[in-house]
Amino acid sequence: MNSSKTPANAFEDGEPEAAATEGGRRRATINDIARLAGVSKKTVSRVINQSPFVRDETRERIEAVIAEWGYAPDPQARGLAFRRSFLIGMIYDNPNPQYVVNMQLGLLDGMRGSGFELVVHPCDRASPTFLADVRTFVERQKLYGVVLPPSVSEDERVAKLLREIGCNYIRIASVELDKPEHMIVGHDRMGGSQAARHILDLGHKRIAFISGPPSFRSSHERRGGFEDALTEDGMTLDPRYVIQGAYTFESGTACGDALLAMTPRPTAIFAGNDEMAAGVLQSARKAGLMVPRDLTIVGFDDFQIAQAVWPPLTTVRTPTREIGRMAAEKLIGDARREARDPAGTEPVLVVRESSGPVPTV
Amino acid sequence: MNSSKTPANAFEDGEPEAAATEGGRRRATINDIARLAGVSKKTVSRVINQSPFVRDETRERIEAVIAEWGYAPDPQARGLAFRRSFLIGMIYDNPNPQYVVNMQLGLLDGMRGSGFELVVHPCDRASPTFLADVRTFVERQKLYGVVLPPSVSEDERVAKLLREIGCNYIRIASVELDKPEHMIVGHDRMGGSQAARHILDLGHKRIAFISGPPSFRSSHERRGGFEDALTEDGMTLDPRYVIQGAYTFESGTACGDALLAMTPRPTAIFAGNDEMAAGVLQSARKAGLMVPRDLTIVGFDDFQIAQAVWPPLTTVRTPTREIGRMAAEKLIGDARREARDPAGTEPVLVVRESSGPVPTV
DNA sequence: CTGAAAGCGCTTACAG
DNA sequence: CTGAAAGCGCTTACAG
Repeated sequence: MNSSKTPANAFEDGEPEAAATEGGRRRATINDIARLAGVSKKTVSRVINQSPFVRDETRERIEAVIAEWGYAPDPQARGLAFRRSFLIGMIYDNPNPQYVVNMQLGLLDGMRGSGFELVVHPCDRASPTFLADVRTFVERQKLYGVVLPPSVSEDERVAKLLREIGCNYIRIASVELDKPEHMIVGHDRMGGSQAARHILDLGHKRIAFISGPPSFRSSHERRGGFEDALTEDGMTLDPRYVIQGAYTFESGTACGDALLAMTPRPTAIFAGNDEMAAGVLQSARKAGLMVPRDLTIVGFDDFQIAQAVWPPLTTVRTPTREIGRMAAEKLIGDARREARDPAGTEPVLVVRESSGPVPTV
Repeated sequence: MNSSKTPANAFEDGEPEAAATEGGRRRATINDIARLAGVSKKTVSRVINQSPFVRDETRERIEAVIAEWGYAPDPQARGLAFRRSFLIGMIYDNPNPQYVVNMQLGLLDGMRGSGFELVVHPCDRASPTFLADVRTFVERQKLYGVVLPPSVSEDERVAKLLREIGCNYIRIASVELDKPEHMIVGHDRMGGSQAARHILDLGHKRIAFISGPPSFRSSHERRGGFEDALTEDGMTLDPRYVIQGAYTFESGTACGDALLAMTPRPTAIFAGNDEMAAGVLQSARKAGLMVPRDLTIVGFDDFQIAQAVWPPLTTVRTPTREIGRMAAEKLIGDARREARDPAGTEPVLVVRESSGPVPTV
């Protein structure tokens, strides 16, 4: 029902309509620039759109007038003519506020100075109107493109829909789900290996893994990377020590309780994200265990919670903001910037106080 | 430099231009509806804008056609004619991700079904181009209105600018800074009193207060409310026990260290927000104090961190999302909805495990 | 109560 | 290399 409504009456009970001219002279339009430069508006348009078919001298003259007047084309008018707006949508269902904010900041980084703006669109993939809502959002706003973080990025129905309605999109995921031009691939697998390497170097043998929900690809990748490193050392993950969480604090506590009740209990636990690792910390406390003396805990993400708990968590930092920046740059096709920071998206292990040598007992 | 750039070349290296028609028939326009209903487009426009000057029969006929075709007016075209877009801007500098996300969700709640969309705009008030950036953002996008959470809401320069360029705005703050139609006022003062009441009921006498930064009005209001309650009991806040933090975890630790080094040391500490309260928890641990046995700690906000630390924090929950919803509704003038939930914005004390009776020592 | 004309600020064909 | 005409999908005067 919400998709058919429109902002009615929005302008009926009018404020004083001084808006347009108040605070100085009217903003210049393409017509003003054309007149001032002594050319047609079409030629100004060519300059705006960087057409090569303008004589250098003409271009310079126009650019001078544009600069002098601080002219900037109206994105609304331009969009109407282009049949496409200058808005980028972020469609997401990730429940972690820090992830969401970091991603938004990254997208904004990549859009800075481009004239595009970011429209946010949280959603619920389980809603019966989910796909229709996405379609309405994209079509109504004539979005220039959308960025899809996990787990929306992993929904093939969304990608298919976007292709059908001809909307540009970038999927952020831990595996190559689509053609390269539609993907930014994170290094969850590598991060998992880094966590395992750290735990192995500490000498641990009884190592447990708490996975995220199976519906997130990152759950599998983080585990995969973790197992890769074990394999390198000729070890394998004991299935009894593998347990499924849900990327939430509460699930971390529950999984921690289960793991710590086992005999022999693991000496190290790698949780698929910091929230769950913080939950395990609670379990350890309840079980009367000292961390890291009796138990090593390693998280993933390095969100704020990792530093707020006690002891602060050893974890793997993921460059969410950087990934967002790359996604935006890829979407708006700023090749110049895409070139820089080629390797800025690799995770890095952050060693704090929740990990230590294997208990000598 | 970023304010003069425009999305150039955006459409030059063209994707196959099938977008507009693919996936079914072309979207209906006002002309289609007019033709189908046998009226002029102006009359359709009247229906869209809920003008009273349409005969009922005509209106019904048009509405039927609109419904049949799932027609929705193009916000871009409408905006161009209106000289104003259907975009709401959120301009903010609050560093707390949970606050930002909750506020965004609240604004979206209030906008749902209205046809408006939310454009996010984090900013830095200390930047030399801050005001120019805000102006460019608002004017370029012809924003319908903006919502300003603290501390941007407390910047008179911003309000003045917005007034000058004729942009609607809502300021969210803990005191009435502006005309009522521009304000949503939170109840930080009441929340402060609730925290104090709880601490007093527990029997504490040596009570400390860690304030937020003085540049935030909420710092003063939370303290004011706190003192109000003390006064009710014939007590006053000992100036030695008042210390200034910065709303950050680190500042909480620093202030906690200072407070716990005093003799006699306070038996209860009220921190201006949860981050700082979590920091105090760290100090207490370092000082070898048990919470709440040796020390009561109360926070403010009830963000996730309050539950992730040990022991979980007693705190005052602020209805950020609700406040956001009200701000959006006020901005787009949805009186029907403004009416509901009149008292939904009051803070509520959440008692957890970080507060207890005064030590019997 | 209803409509024909002009316009919002741009761009797309189409000419030259 | 440059421009006059028409159009994007709406609304605002202005008539009737």
